[in-house]
Amino acid sequence: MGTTEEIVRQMSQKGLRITEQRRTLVKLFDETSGYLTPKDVYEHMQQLYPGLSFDTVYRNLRMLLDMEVVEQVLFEDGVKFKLRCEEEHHHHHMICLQCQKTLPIRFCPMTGTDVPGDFQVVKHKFEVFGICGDCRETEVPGSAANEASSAGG
Amino acid sequence: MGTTEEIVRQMSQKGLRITEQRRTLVKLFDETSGYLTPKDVYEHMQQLYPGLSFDTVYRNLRMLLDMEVVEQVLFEDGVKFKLRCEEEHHHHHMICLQCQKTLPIRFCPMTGTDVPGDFQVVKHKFEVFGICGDCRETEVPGSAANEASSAGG
DNA sequence: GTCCTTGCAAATCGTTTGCACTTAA
DNA sequence: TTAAGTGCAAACGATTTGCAAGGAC
Repeated sequence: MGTTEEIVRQMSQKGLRITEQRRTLVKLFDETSGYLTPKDVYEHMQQLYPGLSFDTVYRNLRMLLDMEVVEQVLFEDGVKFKLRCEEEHHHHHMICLQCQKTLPIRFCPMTGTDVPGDFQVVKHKFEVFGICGDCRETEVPGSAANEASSAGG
Repeated sequence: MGTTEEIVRQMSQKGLRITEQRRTLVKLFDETSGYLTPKDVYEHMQQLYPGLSFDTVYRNLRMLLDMEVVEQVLFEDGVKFKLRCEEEHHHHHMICLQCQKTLPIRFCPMTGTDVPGDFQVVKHKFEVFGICGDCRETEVPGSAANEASSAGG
């Protein structure tokens, strides 16, 4: 998407040092449309940096999280990360259970929800899980339903 | 609520044995309106059964989960359990960040969501987090906002 | 040269397992 | 009696920490 360099610049400005690993990590997120587990990240990076250790991955993920470059989502099978949406306006997501790609949902359910006057809303979560068009084309019948039961609620 | 005995009967029917601990565990959930972490459960039970071990708590929680007596929810600060809603009809929840009590939301956002034709919806999640009326009354100003940022998204 | 970043090893946290002992039915 | 439940200790996977060496600026 080309935001890699912009993010790297941001890091620089914060006084953080730009190592090759960090640049690669940012690029990885920049080029990935879906969610990545720390393990995914580790496995990808390890091919390029054989000496890589897991704690460095965790440290850098946390750094990107603190910088609000990536966002963290809890799935039933673990924590996952993806680049933060550039889209400014408040929105929600449809998440593909197969490739974990996300599609924006502009509709916000809070408009239609009847909240009791004495309940002070702090935040809300609305997520739709399913199989995206691309994945349905290449799908092996039956496999999707199985996957589905082990991911997000 | 008085469902304790009914659940115990169910367990009996499945061939499970009714130990004092299990009865107490069921009663604990029956009497709790909010969510409980395994640690919460352990700490409560340990007062009555000093020799209690954590693995027994986990084993019995899983048993109640398998029996569909309790449901499990992932929060940012860990897994939590509560008695399953008796309400049959599909619904969602408003969850108090302070006492973790839940209020039902009958409105389902899926009716208003525009799903692309090629996206096959498998499941969805809609949760509202905030401070309930009871907690707002006894609230120390400022503390609620802090709590909020560390729980569900 | 300074201070941040890394890898390593070890610690920690939440959860699960194997095993021998106990107990509900 | 006997299969299921328990506590204990140990294993486990995910994540975090302290520390000394390496690297960005």
